[in-house]
Amino acid sequence: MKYDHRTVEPKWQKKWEEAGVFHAEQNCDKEKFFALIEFPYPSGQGLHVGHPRPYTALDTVSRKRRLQGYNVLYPIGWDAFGLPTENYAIKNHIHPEIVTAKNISRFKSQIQSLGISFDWSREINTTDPAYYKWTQWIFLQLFKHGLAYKKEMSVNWCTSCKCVLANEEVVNGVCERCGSEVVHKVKSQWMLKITEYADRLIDDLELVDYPERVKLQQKNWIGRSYGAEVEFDTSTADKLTVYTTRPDTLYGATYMVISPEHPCIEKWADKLSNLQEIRKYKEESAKKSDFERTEMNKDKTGVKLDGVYAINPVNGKEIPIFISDYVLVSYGTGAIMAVPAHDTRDWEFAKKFNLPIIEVVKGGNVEEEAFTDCATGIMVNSDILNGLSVEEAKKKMIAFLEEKGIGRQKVNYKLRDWVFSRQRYWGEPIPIVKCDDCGYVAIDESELPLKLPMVESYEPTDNGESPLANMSEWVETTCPKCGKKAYRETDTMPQWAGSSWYYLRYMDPHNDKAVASKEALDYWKNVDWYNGGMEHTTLHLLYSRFWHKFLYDIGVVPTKEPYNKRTSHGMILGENGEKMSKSRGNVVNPDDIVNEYGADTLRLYEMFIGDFEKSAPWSPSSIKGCRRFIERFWNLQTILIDSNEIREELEKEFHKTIKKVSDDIENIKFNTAIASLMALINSIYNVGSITKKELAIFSILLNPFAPHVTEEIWEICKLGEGILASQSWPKYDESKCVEDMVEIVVQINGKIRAKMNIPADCDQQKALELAKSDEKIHEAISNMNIVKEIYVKGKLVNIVVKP
RNA sequence: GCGGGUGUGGCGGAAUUGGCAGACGCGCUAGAUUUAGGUUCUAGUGGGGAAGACCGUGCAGGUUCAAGUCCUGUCACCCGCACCA
Repeated sequence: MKYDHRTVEPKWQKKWEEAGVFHAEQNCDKEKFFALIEFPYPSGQGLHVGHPRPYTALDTVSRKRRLQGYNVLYPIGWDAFGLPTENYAIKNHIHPEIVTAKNISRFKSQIQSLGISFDWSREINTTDPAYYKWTQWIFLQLFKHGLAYKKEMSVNWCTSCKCVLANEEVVNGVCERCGSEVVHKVKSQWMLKITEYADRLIDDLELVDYPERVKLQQKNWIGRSYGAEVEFDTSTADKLTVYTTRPDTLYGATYMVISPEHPCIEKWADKLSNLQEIRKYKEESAKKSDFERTEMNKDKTGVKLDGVYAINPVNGKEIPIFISDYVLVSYGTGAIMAVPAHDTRDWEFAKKFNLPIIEVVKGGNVEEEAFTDCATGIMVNSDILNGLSVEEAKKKMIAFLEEKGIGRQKVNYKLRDWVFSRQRYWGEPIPIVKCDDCGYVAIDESELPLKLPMVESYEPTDNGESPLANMSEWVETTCPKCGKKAYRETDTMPQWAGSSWYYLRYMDPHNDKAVASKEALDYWKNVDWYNGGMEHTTLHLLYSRFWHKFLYDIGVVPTKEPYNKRTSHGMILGENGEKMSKSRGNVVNPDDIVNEYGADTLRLYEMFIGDFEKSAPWSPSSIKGCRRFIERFWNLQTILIDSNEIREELEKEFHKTIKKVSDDIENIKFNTAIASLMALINSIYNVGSITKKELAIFSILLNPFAPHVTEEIWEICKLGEGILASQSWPKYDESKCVEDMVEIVVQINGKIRAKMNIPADCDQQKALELAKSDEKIHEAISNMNIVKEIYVKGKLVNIVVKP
């Protein structure tokens, strides 16, 4: 009676689908549970065994929650716009729409073979005009509220993709996707004002249950800092404004540095005696990529501006001004006051250019290195600040500057606005037209979706325009405002657009009047549990929090945050411990595993492989253990006895296992939940038989991990009315989870000398008495002085003795 | 450089608040069944040792009756950020 997964698994997948058992109810009195996985990008390669790990994890949670009576929404869809599809389309001269459809159908059949309880009736696809109508609609709302704007700016340009990249998409100076060189290019780009939400994106992290490392990474990425802006008079008519987090050190500012791109340089051109040298430096730093700049960050370079100087506002001293590429034009004001005694970078620069170093915070040796500690230092050489702590001095200096009208408190962020346009075909068209008279004008909402036109060629153009630019009959239109001839925006949206709100669409996926109905939004509210990769922390996760907050502000959604709880899975690595990839040749295809061992085995193994949040290498031999376990479960039917009770010898272990599995699933400890089920089955085989009642409970507990085999056992052993998926999760009795008798250890001076069985609630006196009656213990303590006696209930007795 | 994380058998990994280190699984050894292999079952399996006390959680100290867990120092690896003033 061998278990044949090849017939059992498809049988149940069909039954579930036909009965619609995993369809979320739309209006319902039950408590809701919305579980979400990051919807996949349907690539041409198909799935590898890494994909099912998060799907299975939340499937396990979802199946358990359904058995516990929740109305569960566990949906899936396709994040299908994007470059790989477009590149494939270009190479093979197939329309990306066709490529996408083909990839989706492959992904879908692969995922369906795993028996994940997705609600397929809510499947969405970001490239479907009925879907991207609402992506465009949200963009229009952003535009109407002044949060989408066009700006001429220096952008990251991928030389191979011929496309603009967001800062987040540039990794080590190269394109995150293709690895090619990224250079700066000045282009007019659509931008989204995510910076307007910087404070709330930090502060509202208080409201959500995310791993600490995710919160921290987002906070660091947004990079909020508190400081002051200070105006410095110069020998010219202009003032130089700097941003500093250390206004307390103003007396130690011995020079200033402005970035090579700072506008003052050209403005002061006629005053600069070494203009040639300065311009040469400017050119050189412009040529450097970001990567080169940071590569050389050890060695400071710069040029003094001869002919101009600045004046330190607190002591009236004349100080020199330099340009150097260690000052970034894009942060703060593009200019700094340099305090070499208390800033490492300024210190290095001052040493190299022989500039004075004035100690204003006592506590270090500023001749040896910059003293940057804010917590312990005391102010010196600072006139009005002398004797104060750094924190006191900061406050006093800001008050002083504000009083004099030459400075003010200021908060700064590392976060930049989001570069939103791409010069590509396979993305949502931006629903804006440009009119010579009216400027950028939103198209009327009734014209949404603005569909992508069919084009002959999707090749990006060398001049940096989108392929859509060549489609004159599509581009040429009339201005919605004045009716004159106007031109459509030819850039498209980035891949992050469709995924910034997709979870909302699942609540009401077929609605053509709104993102989702008000009733659906009020019922489902937001995602209860969202699992996804750490790599999306500062991209997708941050972007979608931003959109959600905007939608909240304009009254579309009723919650401040999109995701209540976030967890992150570790990667499944190749057998060799390296990341799975085609080029490394270590990819394992789930189809092969499903075919050989079955979906239940694959699911079980992926959950058993180790700590869910850590990566783990794939092991072809370990997976056999999971198949063995499935078979041991299957063979329980051969020792089944017709009784409807839990027998005493197994009762405690059953209750403990129910508790363990229930808790572990909620705490993403799937591996130990499975281990406890394995331990229980070992006990059952030791007893030699199993009752119907026991098998029913075991089947339900195992069902979230191995749904097919448990349904089959439920049916053939006639364990209850209806299918297993419609049963109830078992409850445990806390009082039955504790043993009456426990084995405790007896230690002498912390070393184990004996073990004994005593009642669990035994008191100290009795326990010590029992311990001392042990022959070995008695011997060990005779002729010794007892110094101390320790008894830990249920654990141990320790007797400390001295000769 | 800064921030976060991880180091436990041959391997993947367990270990509530400090309280029997190594659960569970893989692998391995022996035996049984099968009289080819595989499957299945039973027993064993951190190290050393005949046995014992003994030694063992990256390394070195410390606190404690008791440390994988707490403290100090140190090394290695992984991830993120990277001149953010």
